[in-house]
Amino acid sequence: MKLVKNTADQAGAHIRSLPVHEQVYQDLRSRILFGETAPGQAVTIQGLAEALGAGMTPVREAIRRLISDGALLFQGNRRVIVPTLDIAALEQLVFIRKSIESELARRAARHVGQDFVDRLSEIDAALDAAISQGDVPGYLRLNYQFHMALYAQAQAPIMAEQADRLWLRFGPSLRVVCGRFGTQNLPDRHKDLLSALAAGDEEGAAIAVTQDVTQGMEQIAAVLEIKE
Amino acid sequence: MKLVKNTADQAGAHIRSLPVHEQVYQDLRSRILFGETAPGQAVTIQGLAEALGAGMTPVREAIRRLISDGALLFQGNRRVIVPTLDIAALEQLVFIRKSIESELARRAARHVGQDFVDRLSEIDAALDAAISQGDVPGYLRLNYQFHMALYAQAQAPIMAEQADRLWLRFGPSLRVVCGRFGTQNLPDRHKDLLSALAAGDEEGAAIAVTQDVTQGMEQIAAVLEIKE
DNA sequence: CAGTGAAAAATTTGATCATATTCTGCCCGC
DNA sequence: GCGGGCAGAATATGATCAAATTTTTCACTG
Repeated sequence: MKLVKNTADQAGAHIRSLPVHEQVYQDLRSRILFGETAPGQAVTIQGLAEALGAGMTPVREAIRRLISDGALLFQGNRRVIVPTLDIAALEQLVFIRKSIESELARRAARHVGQDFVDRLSEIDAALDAAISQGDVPGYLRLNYQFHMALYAQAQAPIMAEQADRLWLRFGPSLRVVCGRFGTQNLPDRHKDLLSALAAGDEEGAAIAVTQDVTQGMEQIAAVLEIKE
Repeated sequence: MKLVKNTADQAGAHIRSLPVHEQVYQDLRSRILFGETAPGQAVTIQGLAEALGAGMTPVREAIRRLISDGALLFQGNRRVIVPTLDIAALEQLVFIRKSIESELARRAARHVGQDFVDRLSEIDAALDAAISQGDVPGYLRLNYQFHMALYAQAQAPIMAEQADRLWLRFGPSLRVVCGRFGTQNLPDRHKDLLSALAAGDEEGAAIAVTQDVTQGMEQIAAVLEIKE
């Protein structure tokens, strides 16, 4: 007898069962985003299909999407790896992030409400807790969540998607940063940002985000310098 | 019947036999880029596989990449269409293009040589010829080629790729613009750009590109206003 | 005799397809 | 208008073929 496809099998929740290729994509995506993959690591279709218990076609699709996102790199021959960041790449990422994310902050400040500031503060509090507990995965996820929540508020989906995609490029290097510095020395400009938002200060928000981006990228740059 | 399999191209060997999924991707990409697809048009896997004489898997992969590029839109159900631009989307594209492409121009100006200015002038001359002959496809291709050549010169592959991707989003609207205005009223700032580049004037190049972008996008905006 | 290097076999992995299954939207009878 | 098929399209699998890498073999030189 055939098993019914395990759709929405989680405890009665009516969660729309996502297509396999989408699940694989999300899975890989978050692994890359939160530093669970090492730069330079090879990615094989059949290996992933085996590991995830999926067929080759959905895995292949997920990989193609990630390549298009810049999260994976298709080498001339037909090998796929997690790309290694170099200084030149990082410098470009810094420029683009500053341009887009500062504008997103500006626009978010234009649409803030008290409920939004509260929600963001909540995430930031959880983030601080994760830092003080040395919870690296928690820190990474919450930091990402903080920024994405901000960008969603900007009412500019194309710009937000663009910014989102950039995070995939430095994700794999974050593990290295945290391995090097730990969580204690991870300063951010979230407090500045929150007060600017609460005051509806567009430029203040833009400056806070720019500084936050600069700080984060400088830490990655520091690690890159060491390795070369 | 259909000859898809180029098993071993004996005689030639010049032609690099690209994978089918890559061919399909390039094909679809240029159709979208040069306005050969109408906004809102549906894209079906089986339809394309039939039309191109390819299997479903490569077509599927190409479509996923294009979706990730923002060139196609995956609607919640499993329909894929060519997205329709609205004013809000266009406004975001303008901002991002201005930020990134002006910086690319700045960096290109930093690396110019006489040979590069000559090559760009050549493309621009061909472009003018296409305009005066009313050759719309030629105009679109040469204009794209002009900008991509400039961005390649900037030695900033990530930023260039980012800019490249954005073109896919307004490509489908270009046909409408040309249908509306013809080729005669397609002014550009390429001459300004060329003199700035020849003089090594970074800011001049940045300004020229910014104005070029503004002009092009305003024409699209004008068409969008009419349709709404 | 040991070590080097290249050629060939073996293995791993990617690319493609044909086919089976599942889902969506639509149409028809009630 | 509404619910149950029905057609068609998307999703997913495994088989098969091709390409690239790795390993093995083996002849040749120092």
